Amino acid sequence: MLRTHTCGELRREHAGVQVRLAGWLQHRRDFGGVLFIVLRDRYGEVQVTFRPENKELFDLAYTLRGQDVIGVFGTVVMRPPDAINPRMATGEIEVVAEELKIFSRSDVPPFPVEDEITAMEDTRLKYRYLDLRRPVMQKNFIVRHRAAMATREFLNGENFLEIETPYLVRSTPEGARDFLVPSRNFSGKFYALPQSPQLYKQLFMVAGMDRYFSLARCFRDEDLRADRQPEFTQIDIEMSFVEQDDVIDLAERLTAHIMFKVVGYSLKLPLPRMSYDEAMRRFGTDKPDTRIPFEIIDITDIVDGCGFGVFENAAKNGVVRVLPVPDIADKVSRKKIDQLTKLAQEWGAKGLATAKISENGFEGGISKFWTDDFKEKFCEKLGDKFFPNTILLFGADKPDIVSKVLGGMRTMLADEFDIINRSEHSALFVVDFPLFEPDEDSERGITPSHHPFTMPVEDDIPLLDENPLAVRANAYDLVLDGYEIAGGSIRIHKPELQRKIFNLLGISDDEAQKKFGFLLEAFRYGVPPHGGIAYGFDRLVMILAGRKSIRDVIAFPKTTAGQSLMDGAPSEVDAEQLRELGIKIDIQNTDDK
RNA sequence: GGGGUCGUGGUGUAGCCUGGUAAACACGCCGGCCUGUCAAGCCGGAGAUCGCCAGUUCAAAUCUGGUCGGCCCCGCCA
Repeated sequence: MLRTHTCGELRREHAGVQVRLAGWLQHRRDFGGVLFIVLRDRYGEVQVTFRPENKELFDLAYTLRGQDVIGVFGTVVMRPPDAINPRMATGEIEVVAEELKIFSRSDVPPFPVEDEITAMEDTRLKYRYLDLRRPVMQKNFIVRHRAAMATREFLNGENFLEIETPYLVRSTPEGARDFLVPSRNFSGKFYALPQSPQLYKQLFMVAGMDRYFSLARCFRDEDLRADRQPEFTQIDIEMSFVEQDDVIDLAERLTAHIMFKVVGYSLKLPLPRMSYDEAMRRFGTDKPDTRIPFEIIDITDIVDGCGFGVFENAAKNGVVRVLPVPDIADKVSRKKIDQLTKLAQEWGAKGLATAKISENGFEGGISKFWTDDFKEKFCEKLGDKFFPNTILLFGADKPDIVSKVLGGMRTMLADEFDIINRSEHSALFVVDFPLFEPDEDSERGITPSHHPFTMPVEDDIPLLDENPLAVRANAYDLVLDGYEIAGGSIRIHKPELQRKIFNLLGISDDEAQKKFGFLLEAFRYGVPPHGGIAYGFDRLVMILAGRKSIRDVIAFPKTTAGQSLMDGAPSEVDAEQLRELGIKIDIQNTDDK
């Protein structure tokens, strides 16, 4: 046996016990006559003392260096009262070494293997195994593991079957860009890695599995962000014989279960539900963080005759809205306003009108143009939001641009001035999404907001022909702390309706047959009403672990350019591999662009 | 595809605007001293042609252009 105890578990009651420990050497403190080392494993740290009486042992211990992997046999003893370390869980005791085995030596690591670290992220990614050796990182993966276990535990208790879906699937050109995998047996043909198991889980419903889930890896070849990786994990769920409320109810309880089991947080159920329209109007986003204590106010109806031409013009074809940001007017410099203005322009606005509220009322910025009448109405509109030291940011444009700018400012400023209470969580469902959204690139000018199998809201079906953009979807997103952590829908199970949706999207029967024929054919053999939801598992874990980047909860993540700095993927392959696949590289094509 | 930002011993930074001396500091590393430290302490030492390429110049870490890479954002992500 190489160890009898772990490093973190020894306490005063172990005094007198002989133990075998194994782990990494974390610190070495050399006093010439006595040598202390701190031995560390996943469970904690403990001090091991080497005394000079046994010269052979002492001399061997003397050669130890940081991150060497060793085994120690020794006796647990109480430390002298004045040498107790209250900051250490095992600080009351130490292990006096009697035998030492050096399992392996370590080179000097490129950065210290400890929580407080200054190394830049590319260095950490290159030596990911050392990064993962740090206790803070290990904590993230403990959270991840517990979240996965809580998911399985809950869904198992709800009668779900965990079934795996294939990773080599048929490419479907809709949605995100596929990662392709060439076929050797069928030269010139390709598998794709799944963007999600969507179609397969629907087929499980046709198969009568009734309730399915899996922790499925998904792959999307799109550009990355702090919360987006090319491969990520979903908690994928599908249920038969359900309506929207059934899925939402299940998802609420699942989310609450995970949060309680992983971080002990009690989520109040049922969660609030908010329509997409309301979310966009009040928060400028379909994933609002309701912990931010200020929101967007529409003032389109009062700007007529306000004295500021830009508002009056914008109100004719668009909207005028204001974001009052309290308590920061004294902290926002002229330069900062300029930065915000530039940002607003990047986000599509023509500019950013501002003003502030001081002890004397409206002040600065565009307030000088306003009529007294408007000031009065505006003041009334602001209600209890009218108090000094507030910055007012205005958007006057088409609704989507105003939402984007003011919604973006809201989250950005809340983050920058640290006005979010991070001990709380904000969870809600956003519902009544539009079924379609405008899309200039597509044939009919519309594209599905979710995916083409989403059921329209029953009452809106008659609108499909006359005003498709007004049709609401039977779809829902779960938003946690401003992140979309799950999304789902009730699916279409009636072939006629499905055909109609395809037609609206400009997908011909022929095309539909070619792309999704296997699904449509399956639906001819008895398909139950069904629907489901899929969680972005990594994002959920990121939030529960209190991290800002999804990379911190993925063991071996890619950089924002999609490279793995540790193993060097993607890489070139042998000519022989390509020959076998019937593939020729034509790099000139990509160079030309 | 676009915008921003960063790149200097093993690690993190300073120096760069205003070109010119041994490129400075902290941590780490190596050696010495030290029998109760806990991020031990003290003394000494090694280690960087400043991401890469080209240009300007008598002279480039410093100025210019390009390029590579990290991070953040927009587009994109049914």
